[in-house]
This record gives sequence, C-alpha cells and structure tokens, in this order.
Amino acid sequence: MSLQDIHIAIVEDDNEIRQTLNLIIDGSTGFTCKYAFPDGESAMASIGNLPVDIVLMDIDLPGKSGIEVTRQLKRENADLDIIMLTVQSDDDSIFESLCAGASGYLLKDTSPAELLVHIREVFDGGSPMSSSIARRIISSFRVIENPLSNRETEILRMLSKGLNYKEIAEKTFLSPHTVKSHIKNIYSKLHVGNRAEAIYKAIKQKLI
Amino acid sequence: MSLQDIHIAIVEDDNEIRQTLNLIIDGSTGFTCKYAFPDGESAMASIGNLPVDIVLMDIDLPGKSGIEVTRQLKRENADLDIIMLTVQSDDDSIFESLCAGASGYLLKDTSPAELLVHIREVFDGGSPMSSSIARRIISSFRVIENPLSNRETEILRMLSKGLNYKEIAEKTFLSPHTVKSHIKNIYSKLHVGNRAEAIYKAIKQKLI
DNA sequence: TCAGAAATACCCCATATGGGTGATTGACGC
DNA sequence: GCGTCAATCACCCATATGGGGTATTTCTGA
Repeated sequence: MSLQDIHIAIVEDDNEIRQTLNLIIDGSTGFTCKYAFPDGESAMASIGNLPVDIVLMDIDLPGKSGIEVTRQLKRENADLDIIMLTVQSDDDSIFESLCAGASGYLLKDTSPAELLVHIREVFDGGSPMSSSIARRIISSFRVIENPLSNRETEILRMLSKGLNYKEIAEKTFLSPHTVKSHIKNIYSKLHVGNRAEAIYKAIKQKLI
Repeated sequence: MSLQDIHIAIVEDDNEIRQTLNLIIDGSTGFTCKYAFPDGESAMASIGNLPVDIVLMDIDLPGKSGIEVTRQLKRENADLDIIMLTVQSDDDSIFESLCAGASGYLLKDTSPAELLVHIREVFDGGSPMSSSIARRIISSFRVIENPLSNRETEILRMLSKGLNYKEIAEKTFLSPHTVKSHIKNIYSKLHVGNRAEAIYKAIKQKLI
C-alpha cells in the first residue's frame, strides 16, 4: 500500500465474497482495502472516521439495506463515493440507489480486472455504467433531502401565496407565535434570512 | 348568416386568395365572414372593435408580418383565436407563431372542407395540427408577456437572493427610496403585496 | 411632437418581520 | 428510559416593509 493508493472499504454480508474482494483489491497495485464490514450498521459506525475514498456496497444486506446505508453515509459525507454491488439489476434498486447518492452501479459478476477499472473511474470522477455522461444523469436524479417537516412545508406554501403571520395562523388554527416559530425554523433549515429568499430556494430545490 | 355562426375575419394580402376564402367561408352553413383585410395595419385598427371569433392570418403580409399582428391582437384580446395560414411550414415561423399566441397553424393548400373543419376545431377549443394535444403544447410555449422593466427585473432578482432595500441600493448605486419605488411598481405589475408572493409569481411566470 | 412609461428620489406612518431566548408536550428511536 | 426533534406558545425589541402620497428627468413609441 502507498499514500496515493485509492482507499476502499467493503460492505458485504457474504463472507466469501467479502474476503475475495478484499484480497483482489488489496493485492492490486494502486488499491488498498483495509476495511471490510459484514453489515450496514458496523459500516455506518466506522466509515465516517476512516480514510476511505470509495465504498463498495452490497445492496442486499441483512438489516439495513445497502441503499439505506448509502443514503446515511452520503448524508454524513457527500464527497464519499459509493459503488453499489448487486447480483442482478432491477429497475427499482438502480433508481433508488441513484437517488440515495450512489456513484456507480456494478453487477457482482464483474471481473476483478473490470472492477478495478471501474473503481478508478469513480475515483477519477466518472460513473461506471456509462462514465462521464452517467454522472450527469445521476446528478439530475439526486434528490435533495427535504429537510422540512410537513407543517413547515404547509406554512412555506402559504408564505408563497403572500400570507402573513396572522393569516397563516387563522388558516392553520395556530397561534401567530407558533407560525413565527415554524418560519424561523424554515429559515434556519434553508439557510436563509427572509421570505423572499426562502421562497426562491424552496422552489429551486423543488420543496414547494 | 345567423347569430350562432362562427364569425371569422381574414387577414391576407393576395386579393384572389382573400376573396376566395371569403366566399368559401361565408357561403358555408354555420360560418360568417364579413371582414377581410389586405394588411396587418388595417386589421389591427378594426378587429378589436368587431364581433370576431376567429382570425385567419396570413404569415407573409406586406409591412407588419402576420406574426407581429398576431402578437398585437393577442395583447389586445387574449381570448381571440388566430389561425396562421402559410404556404410552407418552416420551423422558425411555427415557433414564433406559437409564441405570439396563435391557436392553429394551417398550410394554404388545405382544402376548403378541411379548413372549415379546422376552424370549428379551434372554435371548440382545439388546435388544428394535432387538436387537443397541440393546444397543451402551445400553452406551454406561450410566452407570458414580461411586464417588468429591466431595472425592475434586476431588482427582483436581488430580492430573490434575500437582499433588503439598503443592500440593493448599494449594489445598484441607487437611493433606497428609488429601490422601494421600483419594488412598489413590481408589486403593482405582478398584482402582489409582498416579497414572498412576488418571488413565487415571478418564478412561476419565468420572469426570473 | 407629445403622451406615457421608466427611472429617479423623497416624505409620513402603521405594522410586519426577524433575531434572541425560553418552555412544554408528545412521539420516536436506541 | 433518555435524548432528540417536531410542534406548540410566549415575550422583547430593533428594524424592515408596505401603503399612501408627490415630483423631476429622461426616453421612447405612436
């Protein structure tokens, strides 16, 4: 291993596959694989603190699915690249994985040589499946996590119609104080300081 | 002619075509054609005050083009339906016509029988070219006339970024009083009463 | 050339807004 | 069972906002 190696972590419940992948990757020049987890929970507990560039993630994990784990890891570190590994490609898994933030999507029958090529592609900013083009598609698919609660979204919509504290309070049967509290929370979550900017950001992020 | 007839006006510079169309339409049951203009200027001067349901508009008029006349007539009366007539369909004309507000687009070699059918289609809320579907396409193409001046648009964009009077004034080298004046005018033009609603409407109408 | 729009600037004033802080309740997860 | 978070309500206060006017100077289109 060397400093400029690509550092990889594996999340895979099947012992044989996990160990095989580990040996293949760690034994290849330019690649280091020191971390391998048999389930999502242990992976989530550790990966955030480890010097890892890319995660190979099995989709069918016991407990939390690889997609859920991916979503969580991306929440913690949006820069981490995650490659999904699966036995067969059904549309739902692909779509959900991309929405969760996966950077690549590979079948498990991918040959070791190809796997290494694809890992490097991801490391270089590409996305195996169709490389640079796919990356763009993925970005457009990427769902911006809606940080707002239902109440907040409801109030935000009313703001966009031009209602003020009192009017919103009447419509929602809340105290104007509460409405104000919600709006302050909206501002905080959207990182804005007034209504105009809140509406703008909300629309741009498809929140309303 | 009868009261429930569809009332049609023709704008067409070629005397022969104009008179032929006039005779065909006026001679058909359910259609009345009492007004025919040889140019856009005379049409624009009169049609606003006439009981006209549908206008057949030649694209290649001397002076103001049929597209320009269409734009103007729709400005005066958004409910008026205008069918473009042309000798050949080039993409630019179609696109511009639709943006100007045309409800239909027909080639001049359309048979008299078909022409009457298409006029009725438009009268019934359809759009000859592909009927009901095309109407939707057209609506999405329809450019909402931007009522804002450049200065107002500039200021509206700054509002959407969350700037206040003073900040906008500094960026534009204007007095905060002037900024406020502009914003009041924006509200008036967009028929809103505050920033949130202004931003919402502006985005929905593609003004910013 | 002449009316109307756009851009500029100012005044007064009531009220809405946003920031800070704090508190309670209930639900959900670990 | 403890912490977290959504949801609820409350108070203080400085300032921003919006509505009502008025006015001058371009600029532009008919």
